Amino acid sequence: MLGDAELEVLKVLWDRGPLTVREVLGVLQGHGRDLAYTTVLTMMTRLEAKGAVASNRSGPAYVYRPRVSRDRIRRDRLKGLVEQLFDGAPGSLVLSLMKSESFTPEELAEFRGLIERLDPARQGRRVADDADANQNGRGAA
Amino acid sequence: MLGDAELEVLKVLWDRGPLTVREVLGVLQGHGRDLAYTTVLTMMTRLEAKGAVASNRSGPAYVYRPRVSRDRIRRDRLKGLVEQLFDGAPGSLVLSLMKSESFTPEELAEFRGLIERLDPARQGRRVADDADANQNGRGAA
DNA sequence: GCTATCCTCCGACACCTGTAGGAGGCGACG
DNA sequence: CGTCGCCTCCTACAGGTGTCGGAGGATAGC
Repeated sequence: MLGDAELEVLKVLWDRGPLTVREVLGVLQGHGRDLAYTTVLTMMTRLEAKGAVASNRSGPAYVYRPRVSRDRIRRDRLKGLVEQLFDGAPGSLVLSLMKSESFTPEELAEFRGLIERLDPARQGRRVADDADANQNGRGAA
Repeated sequence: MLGDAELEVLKVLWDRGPLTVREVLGVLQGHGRDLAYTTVLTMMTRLEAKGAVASNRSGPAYVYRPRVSRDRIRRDRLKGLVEQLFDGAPGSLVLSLMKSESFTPEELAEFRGLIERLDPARQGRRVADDADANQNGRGAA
């Protein structure tokens, strides 16, 4: 649904909070991305049409803020990928990734911790459900 | 690079080996996908142009076979996702997935096995940060 | 030999996405 | 008051992808 460029803009908003078009443009240019002002404007307008960001006029220009969290997008993409390429089996994805990537000992330790926490056979404990909506959860409509 | 519909076709070829356009069409229709013959033909032609499949004439029609493996595509997509949304940190992706998905004990056991195999710090040495969780459930190769 | 089939090729078209230019509004400033 | 600068709106256009239809060649029956 969201294109690459749209996602770039959204990421800027996630990282730097509510911003105007010009500010987003500035950040993107700081990243070496050379775009016209109106291009960024178009992106942000489309993002708003898609419900991914919201805006309110504040002074001379509109200020945009995310309406979907980074976590939400991450999970959606992940889910899409799992369904599309891993037969709906998330484990398959994890295995594939683990087989092809090398992780730091710290990461592995973290996985281990997670597995312990997730495995009901290990302890009669419930799976810790997500702690969602960290930064910019939803807002009023 | 590959679109959704193109990937669907490629998946059929991965699953059922070399096939003609009509055969692929049949499989897709069996999956409830209703498409015109020429649509599938277009997909397969484009896949060939992209180097994702190869064909050779055999009798009346061309027979197509994959040129890229499912595993290759899986890894590419995974890598793209990691870079695009997880700051290039695959561990981040795994953590995100583990937090939002529930796995079977078998899968968790498999992860555990993989971790043991991947973690160099595990070989004869304790990990600093890992307090308990040492009830040996290994035996993985 | 004529026709029904099947196959491929070519072209088309709509929608989405990335990218942008020009028009027009509005406040600041000389 | 006229102009500059910034902002938004509308429009456009190219490339990619999904979806096909029709033309034209081989083939197998009738």
